[in-house]
Amino acid sequence: MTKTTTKPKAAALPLNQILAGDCIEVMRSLPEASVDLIFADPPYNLQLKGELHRPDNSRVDAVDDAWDQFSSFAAYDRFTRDWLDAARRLLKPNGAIWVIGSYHNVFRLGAELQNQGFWILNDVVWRKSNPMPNFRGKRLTNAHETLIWASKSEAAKYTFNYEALKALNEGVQMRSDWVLPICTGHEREKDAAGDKAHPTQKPESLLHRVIVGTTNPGDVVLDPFFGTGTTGAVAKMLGREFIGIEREAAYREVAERRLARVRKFDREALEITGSKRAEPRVPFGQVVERGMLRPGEELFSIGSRFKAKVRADGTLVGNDVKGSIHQVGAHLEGAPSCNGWTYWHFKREGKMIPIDILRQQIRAEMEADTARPN
Amino acid sequence: MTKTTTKPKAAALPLNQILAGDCIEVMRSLPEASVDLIFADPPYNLQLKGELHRPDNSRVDAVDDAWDQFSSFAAYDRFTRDWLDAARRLLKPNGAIWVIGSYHNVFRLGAELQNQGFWILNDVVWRKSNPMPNFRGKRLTNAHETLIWASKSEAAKYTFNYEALKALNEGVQMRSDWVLPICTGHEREKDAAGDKAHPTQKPESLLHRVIVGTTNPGDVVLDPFFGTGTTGAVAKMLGREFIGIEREAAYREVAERRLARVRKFDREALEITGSKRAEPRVPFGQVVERGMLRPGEELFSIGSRFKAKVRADGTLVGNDVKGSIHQVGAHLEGAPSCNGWTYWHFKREGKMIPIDILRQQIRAEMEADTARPN
DNA sequence: ATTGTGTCTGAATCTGTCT
DNA sequence: AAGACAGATTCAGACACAA
Repeated sequence: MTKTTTKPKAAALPLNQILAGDCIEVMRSLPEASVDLIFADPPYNLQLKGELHRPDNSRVDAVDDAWDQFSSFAAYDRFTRDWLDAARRLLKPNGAIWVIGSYHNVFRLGAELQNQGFWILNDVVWRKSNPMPNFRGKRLTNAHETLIWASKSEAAKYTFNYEALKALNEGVQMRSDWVLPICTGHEREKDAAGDKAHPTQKPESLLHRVIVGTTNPGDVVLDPFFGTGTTGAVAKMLGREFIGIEREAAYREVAERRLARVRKFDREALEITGSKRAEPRVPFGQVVERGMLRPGEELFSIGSRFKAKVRADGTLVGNDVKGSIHQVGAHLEGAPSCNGWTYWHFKREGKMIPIDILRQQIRAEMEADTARPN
Repeated sequence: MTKTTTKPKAAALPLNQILAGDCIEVMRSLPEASVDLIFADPPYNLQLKGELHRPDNSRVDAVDDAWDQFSSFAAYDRFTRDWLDAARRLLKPNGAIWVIGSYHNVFRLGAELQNQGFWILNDVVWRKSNPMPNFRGKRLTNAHETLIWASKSEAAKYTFNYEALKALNEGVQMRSDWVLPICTGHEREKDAAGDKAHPTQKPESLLHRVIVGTTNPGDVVLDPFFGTGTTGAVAKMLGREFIGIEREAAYREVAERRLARVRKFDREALEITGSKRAEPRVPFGQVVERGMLRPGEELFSIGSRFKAKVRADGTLVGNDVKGSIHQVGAHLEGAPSCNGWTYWHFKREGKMIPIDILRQQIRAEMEADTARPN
């Protein structure tokens, strides 16, 4: 039983660290299915092992030029395939990935995501409120970048904090276009000479929205192209664990300094608006058992178009239909489904009150019970 | 020298017609290097599973047409490769192409464009002001679609009417994100039963911006997925030649009827500005783009002493003067300046209405947009 | 005539849990 | 693995009609 295996030994998960080296090799050394979210801002097209560099200024003819383009795209596609494959291995079955790119590379990224079986959930447009103009007036101002959000598979139960994002958006659901300023001013990390430390540092507001919206506190967030560590900084603030991978020592140093400065927000600040789905399920039968409604009592639909009688087992009967509060409501309305809790009302002192009030009372009691240390 | 060739005989270019048949076959029968611009809205390959209901239990009328069904990514890629290849052959060396898609297909479109040697100039985001919400709260509201603008080759001298688009945008460079409403109301073509004639009809404002910005009057614009003929209708209004290809007889009939109604704008209205513009807040061009005023329509000064005509790029022409609503007003009055918004009026049912009314409408919409920090 | 209210609809990969 | 069933879930705009 102590037979050695050929499988490379998986290291323990190195949380809240910046790992040095090529991200593909490093990711292959980490334990599989251990990460909740990956955020990746890969290089656009250049700086890849020299293969992608164009001959400097040499005007090649059209045929050679097309061939050169093809070889460049092929090399970039190979690189994309390899790092995405290594990233995929690290994701938990219900994990998800965000990638960001511009028109130079994002179509190759998106196609390869689909080829590997990732399931695209949204493409998101980061609309820059202050983009660089097109100086020569030969094209449109390139005022946005594209993010792709994808789960590991079509069947994955990905994390999506719908209510939190809705709250961030003043009560209407968050759209796929996000207007955010680019990273400038004191948020922009500087090197020793006072110049920008990294050419493409992303704004923390962008990562904030990604991490609040698609992870839970305590989740592990990995960034294979860590740069100056925006992903790690925001993850730390928000009470998530991070893993960074970065090849360049200079960037790692900047990121280390930055992360040392970051403080986690208060626990209260990290609480977000939860979804109703997360609340404990209350069987309608409990309402009857507790005497909040008596068997034989009449319930009324919205608008009082229909009536039904409560039975002792927590089912309803009305118009020859018997079944759950949901089933009877759906049948009477001729609808595919119905939320009986909001559909049915009872009468007290001449007023119609939705039965959901009773469920809320029960839930409040349940909470009071569990809050008390026993 | 009269040897017969195996090459299929190239027909003459059939201008301002809707050609019936499969777009790949039809395109292969047309003479090569004969088209200035291609606008293509190919099937998106949506992969919808069951039915979807709104929270009020009404059913969403989804795109489930046979023409949108593909068995696999490989099949879709093959289709994309073939029609893009046929389209590429038709383009003049300095021609360009626009394609539009959603996250389901646009990454494959973009990658194949690059593979074939097209040179991407911009990706453009159409931000819908009124998208369908996400009814189940499981994802972000899918509030945009993506267009890709590419020239036939890196070396191509593509058409870009920088100043016209700048004028449409009230004097600042046109950006890569365009906020436009979806096609509804009277603009939406209906079938005999009064239902939408086509599930994915695009708004004319979108084509207006594409055609004004990247073609010249007299250019040939081809649409291989013609549908209800939005591309042809806008091309005709703007004094461009069009070629439509459509497989479905029902769509062709709708498009024929529609095109018969369309009138070309005046020649003056089609001239675009070649000079710099001024700055206020709501671009008058938006009034034109959105169809609130039509190019060629006459505006009247206070007291009706002067008249001027609206042009397609949101400038005016009157008494040999061309320029913004403010500039033309100032010139006619011999005044140092003029608020064109209150100076100019349009006629509706015999009444004179200041164009500022239209600005207020747009502002109301913009406020609805920006009131929410999304 | 104007304003307010209710209805309808739009390129959508739209549920979770227990048996 | 498939089926049963609870029950959660919507924004903007056009239009018809009422007050």
